Amino acid sequence: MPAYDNAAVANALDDFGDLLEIAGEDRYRFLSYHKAAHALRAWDEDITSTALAGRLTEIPGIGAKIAAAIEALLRSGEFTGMAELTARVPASVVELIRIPGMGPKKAKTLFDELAIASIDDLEEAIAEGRLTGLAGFGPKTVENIAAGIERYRAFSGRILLADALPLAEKLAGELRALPGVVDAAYAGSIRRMKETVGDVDVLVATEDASGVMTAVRELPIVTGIIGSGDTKTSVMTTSGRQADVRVVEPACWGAALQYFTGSAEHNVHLRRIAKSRGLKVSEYGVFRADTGERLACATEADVYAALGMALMPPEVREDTGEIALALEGRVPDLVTQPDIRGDLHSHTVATDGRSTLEQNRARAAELGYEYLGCSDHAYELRMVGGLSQSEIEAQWERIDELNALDDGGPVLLKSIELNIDDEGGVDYPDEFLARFDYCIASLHHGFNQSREQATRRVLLAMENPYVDIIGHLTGRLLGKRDPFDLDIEAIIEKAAETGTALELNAHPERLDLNDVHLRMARKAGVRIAIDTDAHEAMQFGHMRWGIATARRGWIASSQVLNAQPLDTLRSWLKRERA
DNA sequence: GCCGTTTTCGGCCCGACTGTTTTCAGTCG
Repeated sequence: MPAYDNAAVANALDDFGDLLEIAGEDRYRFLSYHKAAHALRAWDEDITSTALAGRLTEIPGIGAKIAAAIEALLRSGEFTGMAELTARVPASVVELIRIPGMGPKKAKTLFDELAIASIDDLEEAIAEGRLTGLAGFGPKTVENIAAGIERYRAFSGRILLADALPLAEKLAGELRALPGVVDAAYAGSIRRMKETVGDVDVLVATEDASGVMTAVRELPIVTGIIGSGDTKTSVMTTSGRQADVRVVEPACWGAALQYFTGSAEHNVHLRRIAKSRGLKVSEYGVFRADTGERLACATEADVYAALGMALMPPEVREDTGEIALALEGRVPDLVTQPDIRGDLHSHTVATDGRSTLEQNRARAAELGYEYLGCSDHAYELRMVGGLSQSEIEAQWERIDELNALDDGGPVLLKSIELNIDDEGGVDYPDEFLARFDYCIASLHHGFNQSREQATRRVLLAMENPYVDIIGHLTGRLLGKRDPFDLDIEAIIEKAAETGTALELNAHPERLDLNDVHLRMARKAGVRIAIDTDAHEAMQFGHMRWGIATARRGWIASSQVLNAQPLDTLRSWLKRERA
């Protein structure tokens, strides 16, 4: 059976939906495929397990027909109806609608009239002037499409949250300083703390909409205008990213902030519920549908209250169950930065770190940490100078000296980042492992191994009574390296069974476990260590991204290893329990 | 194609901006 994970099946559903739309099929038919894709991305169980158990239709938005199509895909790699559909519209046409400004209608016209089936085809046709005279393709539209292709080619990748957030803060700051501006804030996926973001959304409260729109177009960081109207301006910035700026009346800041924070799916769900109650929701507030009377708009809490819901944190607004909870007046209990009592994964100059043990300790003290795990690389990672047993013993001597200081600093914990070999073994014999306070074990090689092989390595490592935490499980580097192909569900099950914690690596390129995996771990009761894996003292600040991702995964502090006092933390370790 | 505290049939979220077929369709978020 070909290995399809939830994301791969969801992508297939989205592509199929896009093709249906281009083929001119009924709007609600193709929307249902996108809806199913969204639900699947949030489904906290492996799709293959769900399918084998015959429970696909338990996923909201998946009925008999889509369930059958998914089963066929899992069984044979062939999506039901795909062959017929691609006979009408080649699959490659889907890439046309990825160009900003191009939608399904234009793509269909281009294919029907000029047999254009790819971006390369389109570029060639524009260069040869073959779009001239085509209905709906005036000179301005052709110009915009050409510019859209360039933008798509140059900036199709999303950027890391850690890179986007400073841009959003800078933009909001510049807007806040404009005359007549009451407030400005970033919204969208940045406010929801998604690991990567496509563009930057900033909201401005002002009575002088046109004045602000003019000022936005003239900001120093703006390099080009994509569109600009009475209340909305889209610009390209010096960083090469698109920014959308919306102006709203100060009195209705809450409704606008709620609306532009999204997610789109969250908002659609809200509006559906509103409609069923005779209400209407938009960026201008909550209204009675019959009289048009405005019921709420000043704050986000007012908006949700008017819909009978509790205010929920932006990180969970993804339509993955938070709305049902909010209707009961509840919100998920989420870990916060002040809950964090220490960091369990850090490196020093002894291996590939750039700060000393003392510098790390000083930074951890500034952060008010109770403890700090010193976990340099183990012997087998030779290329970064993995430590021999005697080198580790030397580090322990220094740790003992620092721990003897009576300066209110954090307790340094003796740890190590072990390498999981091809047989699931680690770098040192058990009797040496027993002398650490705790051990982390990570995959560092074999990225091309099969799912079975790589999964087996992790499962075996978790059975080691001295392995307390699995580090950066999938090994992904966002935008740079694909994750290991792993059976995450089996690993989470084994983690629960063996009492092994899983790391949420807070490095902005890793954020691994991701939000979906965290939801699975939460359900299974697996403990999570939110670690920065700092390679220099300044990187302890990465904890922020780890907390944000944990919150997106609905993780409470009660499930987080390093949100516990030291004695509780110790009692959670395998070696203590044995 | 999915779904049910109005419904097993008839619905399915809302508004801004752009270009053009010049009164509105297409695209976007």
